[in-house]
Amino acid sequence: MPPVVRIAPSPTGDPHVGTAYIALFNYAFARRHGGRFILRIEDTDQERSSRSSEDAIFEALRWLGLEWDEGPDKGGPNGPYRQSERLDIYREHIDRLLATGAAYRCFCTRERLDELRRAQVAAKVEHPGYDRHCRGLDPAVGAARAAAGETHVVRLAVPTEGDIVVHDRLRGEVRFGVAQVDEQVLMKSDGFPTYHLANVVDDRLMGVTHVIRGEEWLSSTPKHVLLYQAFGWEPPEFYHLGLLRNADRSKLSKRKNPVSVFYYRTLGYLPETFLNFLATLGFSMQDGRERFSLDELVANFDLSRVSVGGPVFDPVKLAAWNGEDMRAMPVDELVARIQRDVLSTTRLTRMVELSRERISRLDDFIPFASFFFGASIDLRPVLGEFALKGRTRAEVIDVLALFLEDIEKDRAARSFTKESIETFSRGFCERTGWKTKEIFGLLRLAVTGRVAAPPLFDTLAACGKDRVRLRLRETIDTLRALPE
RNA sequence: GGCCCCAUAGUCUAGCGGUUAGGACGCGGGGUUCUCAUCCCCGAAACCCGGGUUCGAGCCCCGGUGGGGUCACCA
Repeated sequence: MPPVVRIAPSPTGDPHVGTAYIALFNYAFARRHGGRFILRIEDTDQERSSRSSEDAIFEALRWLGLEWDEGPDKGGPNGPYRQSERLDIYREHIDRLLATGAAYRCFCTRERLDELRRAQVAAKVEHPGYDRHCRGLDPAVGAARAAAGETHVVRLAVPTEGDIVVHDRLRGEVRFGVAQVDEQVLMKSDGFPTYHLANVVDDRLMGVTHVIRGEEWLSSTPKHVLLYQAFGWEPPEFYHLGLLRNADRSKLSKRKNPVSVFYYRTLGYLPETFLNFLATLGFSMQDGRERFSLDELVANFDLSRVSVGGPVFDPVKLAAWNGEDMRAMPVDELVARIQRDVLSTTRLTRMVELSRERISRLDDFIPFASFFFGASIDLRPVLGEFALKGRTRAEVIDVLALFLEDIEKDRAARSFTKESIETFSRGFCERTGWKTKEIFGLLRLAVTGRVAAPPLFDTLAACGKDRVRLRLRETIDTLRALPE
């Protein structure tokens, strides 16, 4: 029977390199064995999910050439592929669990749970978690209270003794004592399922045979195993891959590395090289060759040759390979790629509009517009400009760091249009009490490396979110590294 | 901190009881070149520690150490 695999990202923020990494292995496995690769959107967090970041996931995966067989945008026999559109299905399954006692209603208030957690943390209990307060509740009473409209959640009833064994095909038997498995919420008070429930139900209903995902999920897999048991289902095969790491070996994070797939596209990495690089982080070819195409990967893919240690994502090696591949390309094709990705008419038009008033010869355009391109810029000529009257260097560093952090959280600013950046930036100045002149000046310096440039917000938008973010981060690092 | 996972050069990896421990990025040196880059050649650089098992352990077992993940009405 051909395998069925899936990638199940949640549409929050930018499309993550880690998602691409996991998608790649799922894709390769499905293609290698003539199976199906499903894209399912896990948007059960109403707070954080957005349609724009869902679109970004599609775009990122397609840029890499990891096309799926079934998904929200193209349908398929197992739809809908958006969890927010499958609420009835989860409701039905929750009822089944409720009926058999595998789950129970919980009416505890947020306050009680907060208090409970606080007490547990203070007492340093071994296994903090829900105290099963509502577990003893008569199901009939629970049902009546729910019917009367009382807010509640539904929790998983975990056995009180024994071990839960997870069979991981990459790691062997992994055993969890029942005491470490929390009585997780399966259905939230807003009627949405949590990841655990939705994930198990969907994988089953969609016929998923192999769950290939990140190691971060390993410790919640016993809950999933319990759910499969409760439904009387055979669990799929589990493969937990090591997580991509920063240079300091912590989990890859945007504080320390560009993690948006779009960053790599913006800066002109070749998608095929990027994919090749990701593949070698967790997989090695039988014959030892490490430069290969997606098709070659598919032809040789073997899950048993996937490594489980969390690899450090080394941008230097990626860049070296990218250069190699650019040199190996026929020059016509290189030119075509540059015209398409770097100097498209759309982008060129925008940059020319922003530059024309400031240049007097056609040929001036290229040197003038240099800050629209590339990654780092040379800050040395303007380093002195970062010294603001009445502000210490530490204050300048902190305010830039705060700006970077806050703009990330701002929902509207995520679109990174001229307007949204301006609105955010003005609000930022009001909140922090910094003058717009100060903040706008710092941003201009950090991103363009100049004291004079086209209108700031147009410029930031034209440079793009990922480039701006990178330059702000590098400015902060540069200022920090400066001698007293 | 509890639980779980992981452990070959700085980094990514090969190895699957007997190898001069292989490759790649990076680094050093040399050659080609007006410069730089490319390209080619050469080199330095690793089996975390301690116990076992075995005629023999990077490979198997146990312990330690180190790193990571996870402990939400987020995924």
